[in-house]
Amino acid sequence: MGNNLYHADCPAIETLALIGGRWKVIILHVLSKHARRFGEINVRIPSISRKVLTEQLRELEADGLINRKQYKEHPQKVEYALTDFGKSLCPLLAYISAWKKNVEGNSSQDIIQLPD
Amino acid sequence: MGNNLYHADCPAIETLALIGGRWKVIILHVLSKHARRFGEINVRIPSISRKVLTEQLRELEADGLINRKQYKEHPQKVEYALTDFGKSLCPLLAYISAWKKNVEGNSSQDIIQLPD
DNA sequence: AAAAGTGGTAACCTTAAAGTAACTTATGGG
DNA sequence: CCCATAAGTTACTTTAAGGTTACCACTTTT
Repeated sequence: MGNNLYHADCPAIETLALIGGRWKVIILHVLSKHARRFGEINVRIPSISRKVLTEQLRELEADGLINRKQYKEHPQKVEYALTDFGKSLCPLLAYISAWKKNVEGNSSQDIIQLPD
Repeated sequence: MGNNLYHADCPAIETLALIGGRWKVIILHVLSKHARRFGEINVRIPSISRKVLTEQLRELEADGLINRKQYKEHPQKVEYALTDFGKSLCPLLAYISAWKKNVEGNSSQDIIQLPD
């Protein structure tokens, strides 16, 4: 189980390891607009459980895509925001979306236009 | 379990469903150079079992990314090739790779250059 | 003092993907 | 007629991701 040599140096696969999680793209999408509190994220993605949301956030944090700020306040307040590294993913996600939309619109195999 | 409303219309996630499989990016990468026989693919990706390779190829075929041509020959010969639809993914994969490489090279958050 | 809001954690369960190993089918060559 | 080769398939097990439910810690409001 340790000999995925092919995996080790394939940048595309390393990238997918960062964003391939079941909910990560959605979470990144939510955070791309504003920094958000835990509960705000959860409201926007109701079908994710708090446990899994926590896990995904921890992984995104460990991978340096988001950071977590804890405020000492009345009821607890924790805010998640994209790091610069995380922001650098946004055009990539846009590109991935754009490909799918292109494919749906045209019959196939057309040239993909990058969104701006 | 059926109410992933958020999933349903997120193009990025739909795209990841096509290429997010454990081995799909690697397989597409192998096929991007030549059409390849089953055994040739397996030699290039030794750590994938024949069972899983078959499954992944069937899924890629069902999604219209590759096609399978069976030749009536001496020992069996089956060849897999990218469809035009599959080829339209190549720039996307290149972009994904390029992002990772950019990130490794520079300290972070730089503008990503599309490969040509 | 009790309740309520926020952001969790712990213990446990389910399921889907992946892996292993042995068997199968079709074909041509010797 | 038997064997080798290519391309699988079948049956079974393992693993990892995700899900459910219940509980905890801290603070403020009533």
